[in-house]
Amino acid sequence: MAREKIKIRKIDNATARQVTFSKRRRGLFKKAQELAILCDVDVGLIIFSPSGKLFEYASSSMCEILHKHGTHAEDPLKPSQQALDFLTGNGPDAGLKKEYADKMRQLRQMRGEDLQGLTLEELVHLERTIDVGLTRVLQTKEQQIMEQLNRLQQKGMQLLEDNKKLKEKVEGMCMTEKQALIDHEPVNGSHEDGQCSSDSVPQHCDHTSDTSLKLGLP
Amino acid sequence: MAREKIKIRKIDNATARQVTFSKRRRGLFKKAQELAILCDVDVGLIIFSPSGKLFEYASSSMCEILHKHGTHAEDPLKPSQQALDFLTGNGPDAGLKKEYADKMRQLRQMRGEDLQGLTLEELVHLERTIDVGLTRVLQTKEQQIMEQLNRLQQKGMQLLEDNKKLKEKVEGMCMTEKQALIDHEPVNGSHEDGQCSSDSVPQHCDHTSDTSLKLGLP
DNA sequence: AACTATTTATAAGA
DNA sequence: TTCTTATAAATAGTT
Repeated sequence: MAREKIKIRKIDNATARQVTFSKRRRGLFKKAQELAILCDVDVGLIIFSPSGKLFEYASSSMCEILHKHGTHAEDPLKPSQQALDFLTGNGPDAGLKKEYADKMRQLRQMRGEDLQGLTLEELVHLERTIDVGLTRVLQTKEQQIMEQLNRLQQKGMQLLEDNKKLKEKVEGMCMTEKQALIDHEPVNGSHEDGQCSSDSVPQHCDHTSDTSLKLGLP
Repeated sequence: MAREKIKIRKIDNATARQVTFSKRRRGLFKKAQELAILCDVDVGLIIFSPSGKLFEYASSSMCEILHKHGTHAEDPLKPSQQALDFLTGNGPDAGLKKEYADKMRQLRQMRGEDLQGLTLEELVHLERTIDVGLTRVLQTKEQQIMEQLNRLQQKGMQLLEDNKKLKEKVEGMCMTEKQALIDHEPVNGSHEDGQCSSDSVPQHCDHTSDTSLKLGLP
């Protein structure tokens, strides 16, 4: 928004990206604060840099805002303006509208909303349906966790093997060097134990391995 | 920042404040998204209007950001950046279909179907959503049960009272009958204790009450 | 970090 | 709410 217009996509140059981050972060914080003051609203802003550093602004206290957010009924079900137009519009297909509305109601009810009109029987049925769904989700989650664990275990085995080979390689190099020293200085004497100790295990030497040990847990 | 410079303090006029809130909120969201994309950072923005309405933006998922904030010493996970790319608009018709299909998928997934394509992260989020829904259903069910219990209790009280009145009435009738007998047979004698004992409580005599004792339990 | 040519955001009005 | 427009603010590239 200055000398030249830029496209909104990740800035390639790391330095430029860092500079822009610093500048825009300040701007964003300022805007957030202005909004909070001008309009008398509660604003919370959280930014995590790729390095994991946290920047945050809160008009009141972040704790309070997060709590309010936690207790607030999350509404990702809010239909788009388009869907609202569709529902309120006078399209010829009333059946589709009804079906859509019905599905929306089911979805909301599974999320625990719009329950007041239900009978006890309907609530019990809904509970069973949700329970079944939750069980399946838990099973699938557990399955995925097991898969990730297995993958990690295999990666770990691979790393161990790599380590072993590297260790042998280094040992071999030590032997060669030792031999070279012996060849170069063929005088027999107390030349035991060179700079290379076979007991020192080289660790974290393999930077070519792109093994990811991250478990995608929240 | 336009026609006139304004001081950053609460806007007195409620209408103007609402308008400014709407405008600046959009601006702030846009800036937040730009920062997230340009600098490849995770951004979460939460706004509570005075009426308690929630507005939020998250470059990845609010759940993830809040969790990272809560455990602010974690390894930065790979952020699924393309989650909220609402700037890349679709065709109007295609968008609606996409939304509908998306809602259907959500519904199926809450019922434990179509889970195979989900990441572990998505599964965890789904689990939380379902869990919240289940909790609410259980709360509502319990509330209804309590209401039914209360109603039954009141009906029971009513019945007890009815019973008492009936008992008194019957007693009165007994007295009247007794008196009638005395009147009819004015001879003084051992006519203590007639067929009517005040100790026998008439139970289940009121068939006019439509009290339903059924509890809609499975 | 400071500078400045531009772009962007937006206050007020319609 | 949306559009317009004059003006304030933000900021990309440069120093």
